[in-house]
Order: sequence, then structure tokens, then C-alpha cells
Amino acid sequence: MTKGKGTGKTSREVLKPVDDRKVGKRKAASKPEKSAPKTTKKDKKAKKDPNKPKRPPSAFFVFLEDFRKTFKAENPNVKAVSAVGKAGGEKWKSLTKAEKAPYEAKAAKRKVEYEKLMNAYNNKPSSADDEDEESDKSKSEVNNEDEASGEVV
DNA sequence: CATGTGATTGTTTTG
DNA sequence: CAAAACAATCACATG
Repeated sequence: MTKGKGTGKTSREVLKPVDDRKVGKRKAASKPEKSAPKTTKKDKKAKKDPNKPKRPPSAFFVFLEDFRKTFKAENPNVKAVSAVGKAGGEKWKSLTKAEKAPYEAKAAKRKVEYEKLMNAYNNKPSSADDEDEESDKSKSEVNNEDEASGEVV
């Protein structure tokens, strides 16, 4: 497993079993050793759909983006992503709904944009034949007001 | 040189 | 409806 720097560690089992995660790790609740999905099976070779938008980040990820900076700022020694993940997760649960509000709001907006991308993706699956594109057709598109930064608390 | 892996939770996706 | 998978990030190890 490539043990990251000594890393493998995997000590999280004894070190600190996070309360109780529904799924052991995050997949294979019933051990689907069908094709041996040992670990992360992110196949980026999904070039099949180059325009296919990726899933919008959840509020947690949005919070993490900001948290990562803070965490690293106070813990420049920590270089493991897992460290930030754990710390972020703990802090995340510590946040109240009001604090998550701005993050959720942003995540919600992210989702809306994602829907838009999907719409475009659906319109243009991958027919590179002729990209007509609706230049004037979609004229009554609502304007989006980006006010992500000014959410009240 | 390139890619995979580890870890967090939330949303998206699929059957 | 429910379960599963994947979303970003960083440093390092392996082939």
C-alpha cells in the first residue's frame, strides 16, 4: 500500500476508532470482493465523458477548503491529508448549524451550478459533429446573483 | 516520471 | 428507499 512515509500507520484502528462509521471504510458493506476493489478505485480514465461535470463538493468540503488553510497555518508540520481530514471532521461536527450555514449555502449554490452543467452536458453529450450551441435561444436565463461572501450569521 | 493511497463527511448517483 | 461511490487535498512510495 505504498505506505506513505511511514505511514501507513493504519493505526487509526487502535489509535482512535472514530465513534462509529456506518460503513467500515466507505464501501463494501458486504464485502464486494468481486473484482477486488481493495482501495480507492478512482478510475480517471472515464474519458468517455470529458464534459461530464464532477459532483459538487459538499458543505464539508467547502469548509475543508478553508479549514485546510487554517489547519496548515497552525500545523505546518502536518503534511498528511488525513490529518486535516480528521481534524476537519472533528471540528466540523463542532460547528453549529449557524456556522455551517454559510458553507451549506455555498454548497447549495454549487449544486445549482452543477445542475446547469448537467443541463449543458445533456444538451451536448459528445457530438463533436456540429456544435451549434444556442447562441440566442436561451436568452431568458435568470441572472445569478453571487453573493456567497456576504451571508449573515 | 507518473500514479496511487490515505482520511474526513456530504452530496450525487444508481438499482 | 437504500446502499454505494465518489468529491478535494498533499506528500510520499512504488513500478
